[in-house]
Amino acid sequence: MANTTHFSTKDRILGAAEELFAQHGFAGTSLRQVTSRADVNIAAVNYHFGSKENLVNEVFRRRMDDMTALRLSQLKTALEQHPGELRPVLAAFVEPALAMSQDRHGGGAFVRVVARAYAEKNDGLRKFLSDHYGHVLREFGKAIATCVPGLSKEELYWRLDFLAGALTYAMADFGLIKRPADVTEAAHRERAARELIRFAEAGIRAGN
Amino acid sequence: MANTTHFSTKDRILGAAEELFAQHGFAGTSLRQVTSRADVNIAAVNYHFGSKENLVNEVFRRRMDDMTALRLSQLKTALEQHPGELRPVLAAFVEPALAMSQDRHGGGAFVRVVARAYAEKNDGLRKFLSDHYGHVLREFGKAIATCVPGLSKEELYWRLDFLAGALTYAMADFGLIKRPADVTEAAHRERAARELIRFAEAGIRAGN
DNA sequence: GTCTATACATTGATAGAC
DNA sequence: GTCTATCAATGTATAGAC
Repeated sequence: MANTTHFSTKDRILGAAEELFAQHGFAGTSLRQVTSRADVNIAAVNYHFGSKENLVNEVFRRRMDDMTALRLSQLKTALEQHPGELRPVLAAFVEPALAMSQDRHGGGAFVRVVARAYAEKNDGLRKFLSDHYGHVLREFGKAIATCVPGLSKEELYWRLDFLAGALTYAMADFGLIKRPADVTEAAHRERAARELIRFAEAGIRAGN
Repeated sequence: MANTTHFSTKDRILGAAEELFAQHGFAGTSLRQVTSRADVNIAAVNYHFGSKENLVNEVFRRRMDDMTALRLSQLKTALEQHPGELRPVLAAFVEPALAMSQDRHGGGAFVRVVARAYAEKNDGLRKFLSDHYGHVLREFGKAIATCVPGLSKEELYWRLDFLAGALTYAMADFGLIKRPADVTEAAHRERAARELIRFAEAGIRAGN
């Protein structure tokens, strides 16, 4: 079954929007580009989503819920099976972002869309994200705090922020590291996750 | 001398563009917004800069050259006065970004513009940055390598990437850390720099 | 050399036929 | 639920007055 057919108009719009948002940003993507790629009429987007801003939010919700669920369940497992260990907690934060980016119909674009979301901090999107997914960060904050008792609450949040920034950049390929031609995209991202977890573990534990 | 007068049309456009780009991104900022804020005619931007894309590049060049010079000179000092020490090298990378964000006519917006630049990776801007400022990263890479001999070239570049990502986020206030009302913007950024340097030092030294 | 007026394309969104 | 036609607003770029 090819992936170009048997998708509803709504899903085709979401998919096309996701890819274009990842590539050109939100403001930089026109609804006409979206509907053209999705092979639907220009009016369909307003019929199904009401407005461009709402389409942006829906593009998020569709995958963000999955990623959040993945993170929280992996965190739960980590806390149960490796209590007091920092690395599994960090892995629970980083690896789901990696998983999202693997193959399954277009999730790869999504991690880049997330990075956009951070950058386009103006409109209601950031509030939308903070309102709906802020609790995830707090969960991880608590988990990390128990693994690294000496850390003040302030320091903890700074470091979580650094981790989130580094993760976003690495996953979005915003950085300077260019994937060598002989390394697959999947292997490259896997490497990124591994390196980042080590880097962040040391950073979060940093004393002095 | 107020800062609204005695500036050329060209400089007023650059200043207005910088602030608006920081706030709304490149695609999200219209030339009409720019010229309106700069209090010049809509056509002036095309007269002075030729196109919007070129205006974007010029907004960069104006401050990026300063920041690059600052970084390289501070790096030189660090290598001379504290040879073999990692932290002064990292400070030379991080602190100039902080310095740019202090007061002096609107540089604060610039660090946010830099973050935008990373995110808007599509057009010629990334190539422009890589072509003109890529050597800075290589300089720092070399300096770090001498401080942390065990590091492979690949690991080094991954970690530099993480540092750049975290720096960009922290300086652009993209993260979750919200500045408390009783802390000045300057103090907040200073704290960010200090925390990041410690975090990155540990991360870059990470073994295992 | 500098700016004003304006042309022209494209945007997001809506109305109404089918 | 989907389309065509079209709107007002806003985008970029140019021609020509000063």
